[in-house]
Amino acid sequence: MTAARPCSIADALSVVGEKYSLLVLREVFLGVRRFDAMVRAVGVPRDVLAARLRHLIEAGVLEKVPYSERPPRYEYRPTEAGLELRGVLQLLQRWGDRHLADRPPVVFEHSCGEVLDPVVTCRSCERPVAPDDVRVRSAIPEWDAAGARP
Amino acid sequence: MTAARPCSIADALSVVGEKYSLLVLREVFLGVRRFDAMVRAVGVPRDVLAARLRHLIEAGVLEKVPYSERPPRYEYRPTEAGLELRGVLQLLQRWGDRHLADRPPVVFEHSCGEVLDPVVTCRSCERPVAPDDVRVRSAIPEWDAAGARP
DNA sequence: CCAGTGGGTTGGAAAACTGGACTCACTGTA
DNA sequence: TACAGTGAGTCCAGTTTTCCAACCCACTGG
Repeated sequence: MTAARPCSIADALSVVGEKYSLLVLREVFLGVRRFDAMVRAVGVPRDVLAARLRHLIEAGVLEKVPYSERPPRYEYRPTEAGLELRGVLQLLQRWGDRHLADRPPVVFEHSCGEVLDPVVTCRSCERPVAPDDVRVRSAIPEWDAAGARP
Repeated sequence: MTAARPCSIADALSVVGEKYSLLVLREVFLGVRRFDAMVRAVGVPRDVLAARLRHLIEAGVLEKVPYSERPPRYEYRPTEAGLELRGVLQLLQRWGDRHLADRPPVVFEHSCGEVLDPVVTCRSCERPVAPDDVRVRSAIPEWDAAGARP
């Protein structure tokens, strides 16, 4: 990779962008927190899962909590930072449901009692953010849209 | 992959979960829509970019639009479906800014005039969706949280 | 004692990624 | 006319990752 645009999206993806990482997180949010159960639910090779869990723990997204001393057994729980990724999964799911699925989606219910239909809104004005409702304010000058490199 | 949980998140990731795909989308949203500019901004190998663009077009996320006849030149634009992925990137960026970045983030401005701080809300009640504000309503029975497989 | 479970590690083949060189079709400059 | 440059790729050899099955260890329950 030769000097790409510096960007927190890229940084975030270096944590959760590897294959299976977000699916592991999905399982954690669904309550599946043990190694073997994850292997089955995600369909991930065991060695890859072990690597992903290590990486996610190291990045502070999950934590490994013992639930049995003898034999030593652990479960994987989301940290505060991990929980904040839930919105990403909710949006991905909505997108998949709308544009790809040909199958009854898994439906989530919000605490308000209705089926959850997640929308991104602006914290300030509390209105939905439409796709073209945003402008770049403080970009790094050399990395403007022209794609020119310093 | 041996029979994983059926899920639109996984489906969505099979479209945008490959390495670089979301970064290509980031560029498209920033207005970088041509091959060479993407190579520079994303830092992706040229053949990989070519493959990703093909895949994203095929999946209906981008479209290839000619902007010059002679010589033939194309640019890549988001479709309606593609635009709907913008929220995912906004949340990933927010997450990266909060948890990883040690660098001044690229700031976006919402059309309301304030700096964009994206929050996921429930379309019905219009209130923010907290990490544990949701319950599964209609899961596929065999794929409950226990992770047992049929 | 024996099968089963949870949580891994190991090894080799297959697939994906990497960086660079190369092509082709033009354009703009001298 | 020649020549450098650009845009959009393709091709290739070498390196990493992934994949998958098999194996290991510690323990439990019958």
